[in-house]
Formats: sequence, C-alpha cells, structure tokens
Amino acid sequence: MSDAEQTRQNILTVAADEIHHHGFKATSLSSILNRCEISKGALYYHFTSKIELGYAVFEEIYTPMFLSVWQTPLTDEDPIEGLCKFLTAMTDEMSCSEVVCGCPLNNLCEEMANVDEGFRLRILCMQEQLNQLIVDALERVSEDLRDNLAFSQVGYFIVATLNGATSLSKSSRNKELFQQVIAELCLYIRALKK
Amino acid sequence: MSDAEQTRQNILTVAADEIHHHGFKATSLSSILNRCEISKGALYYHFTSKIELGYAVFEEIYTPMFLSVWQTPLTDEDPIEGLCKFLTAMTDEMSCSEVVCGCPLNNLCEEMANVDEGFRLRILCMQEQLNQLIVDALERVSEDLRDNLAFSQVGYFIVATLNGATSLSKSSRNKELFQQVIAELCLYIRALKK
DNA sequence: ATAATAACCAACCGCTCGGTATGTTGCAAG
DNA sequence: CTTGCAACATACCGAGCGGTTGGTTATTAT
Repeated sequence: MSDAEQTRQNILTVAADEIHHHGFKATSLSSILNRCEISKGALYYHFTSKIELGYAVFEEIYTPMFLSVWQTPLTDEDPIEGLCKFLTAMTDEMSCSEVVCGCPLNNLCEEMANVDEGFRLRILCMQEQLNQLIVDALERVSEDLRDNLAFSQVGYFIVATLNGATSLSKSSRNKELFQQVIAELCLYIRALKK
Repeated sequence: MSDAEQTRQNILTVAADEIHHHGFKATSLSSILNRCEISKGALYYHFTSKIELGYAVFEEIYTPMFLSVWQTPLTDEDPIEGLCKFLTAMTDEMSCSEVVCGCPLNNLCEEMANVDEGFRLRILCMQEQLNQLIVDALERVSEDLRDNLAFSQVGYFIVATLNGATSLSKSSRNKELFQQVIAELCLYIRALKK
C-alpha cells in the first residue's frame, strides 16, 4: 500500500473510532488530526469536506463490517439457531465501550438520517440490504417455519428490537438489560419455527 | 400565572419543541430567544445554563407527557388489548413530523445519556418508572397470561422494540416500516395470553 | 538539470456558540 | 417621593469549529 493510501486508511480508521465514540457532529477534525499526527492540509487532500469523510467512513468501514457480521449466522445451515447464537454471543462478548457507545451504524442513523440526505440514503440502502439478508435466510428454511409469516416484517422486527436493546443498554449502561431483551428476542425467534 | 412564570413556561415549551426537532446540542439558545422574542438576559434569569434548561424540559415537559400517555392503556381493564390498541393508534395518528423527529425522550436518550451524567440519571429513573407501569399492569392480569413469563423482561422488550421501531421509521422516513414492526409487536403481546 | 506533480504543513479566516457583565425599566413597599 | 428589587435588555467575550490559502518537500518524468 502506498504511503498516501496508508494515510487515507489511517484517517478513516481513526475517524471511524472518533465518530463511534462522540457522534459525527461532535467529532472535531482537530481530534482526528492529532491522533493521526497529520495536518489539516493532509486531511483535506484526501477528503473534500468533513461530511465526505463521514460518507467514506460509513461506506468503507461501518457498512462492510456490519454486513459481514450478520452474514455469518444467516448463512448457517439453521439460520434460526444461527441468529440466536449470534445474538447471545453478542451479549457475552460485548465490551464495556460497546455498551456505552452502542452500534456505530445505529448511532449515525439516529444522529444524521433526518439531518443530511446523503447519510439518509446510505443508511436506507444498508437497511434494505440487511433486511434482504434476513428475508433470504428465512425463505431458505421456510418449510420449517410457521405459515403466514411475513418475512420482511419479521426481519424489520428483529432489527428494530436489536437496535432498541442496544439503545436501552447504552443509556442505562446496563449490560443486563440488553441480555434480557435479547433473551426475549430469542424466544420470539425460536417460536418462528413450527 | 404571573408574567415571569408565563415567560418561563414559554421558554420551556419552545425549548422542548426545538430540542425535539434538532436535538439538544444542535439547539442554539438564539433560536429559542428568537421564537420567544426575549433576550438572552431573560433566559439566563430563569435558567442558570443551557443544560439546566435541558433538565427542566426533560422533567417538566417530556417526562409527564410520556408517562401519562402510557398510563391510559396500561390501566385499562385489559392491559394487553389496551397496549395493542394504543400501539396501533400510534401508527394511525402519527404525524409526518413525528415520523421524522421520533420520540423526544428516545432522541434525548440517544444523544445525551452517555455524554452527560445528569441526563443519564434522569433517563434511567424514567425508564424504571415506565417499566414498573408495565410490570404492574401485567401482574394485575397475570392469571390470564402464560406461565413462566418474566414480566420485567417482557416490559423492557416491548419498550426496546417500540424505540427501535420509532428509530427505524425515523431514519427511513417510512411510516409503513413502523406499522410493520408494531403489527409484529402486537402479535407478540397478544401471544402473552394463555 | 529542470520541471511537474503528489503529498503534505502552518497559519489564518469568518462564524457561531454558550456564557457574562452591565445597563434599564416598571412596580411595590416604606 | 424615593428606594429597591424583580424582570428583563444590550453588548460583549473567548473558544472552537469547518474550511481556505499559500507555501514546502520528495519523488518522478523529461
């Protein structure tokens, strides 16, 4: 990787972390510059504006990471069990900073979706991709599931509940609350089976 | 009501609306001053700082409104049906601005809980009050419900899912997504019964 | 050897923000 | 009649922000 590309990646990584911790608007460029030990000129050589940097973080860091994390359990032979194991594993592996900071995508969603159209469209696109992943997985094993299930609706329900659980534990700083909601969610998910 | 108290209430009302629309940090005092047609001196006569104003909005506007809205369906003779009707009524009556702006308390939660301890404690307190309301309602009709239900867990699950649904519809600007998640949530709630 | 370009740096700019210090007004008590 | 305080208004401050401008290197092509 060239030096320039190395610098760019470094900016992206640091920016992703800063945005995760402080939100997009509250993240100042100077804090990124300090951590990267570069000047403002360097940053503006690679990105035309703060918001373009935000888009790049979203597309090149957050989205790929997020989708790949979901892909694994959903392509499992038994996606129902895969999902439940995935969710309970989340509660176990959840670090302190993850409890406090929440999901980066979820946060960005809350903060920017109704403020900036560019973010909104990117978020929308990613949400649909995720929902499609879930729907595909459910359809694949539809013969084992209850009749009259609305797969898309189920997908959004799962995602919404997970987001709500993250948000709840974030504001209460209580990992247990998250575990409780996830436990109840797993009951719901397993009950999708015949 | 005295003139001074009238001014204070006016500030609170306008601030509540501004914070709902733009978030706490992004709400500038000057926008409040403009809408109230008062000076900065007037505001700082009634409130010692921006964050104290925020606390007052939380305690005197958001919390009472929020709790009273939940109280009605939960004290219904049949809280299960009361909740479901309450939730579906929300989807019908939801205005455009409510879709875009989301729930004021939920927003404040996301934005401020892990930034300011004062907000976090107030949010925590209110969440527990709400959960207690739900638990009380469920216990009251526990004979009609399935055995082995963890009431508190169920309460947090419902709140988390509703929050997630609000967040989802907010970022996608799609009322239908909210309706879908709520529809699925009502299925879950009704399935609590024997 | 020179010219050009990629990759970066340092200094500065205008703006808005929350907050403060001081000035003004009207009414009510003595 | 005046003194005093409640209830404001006005003007200003320093800090931090995103962004711009005008250099400065190091490397590469000619």
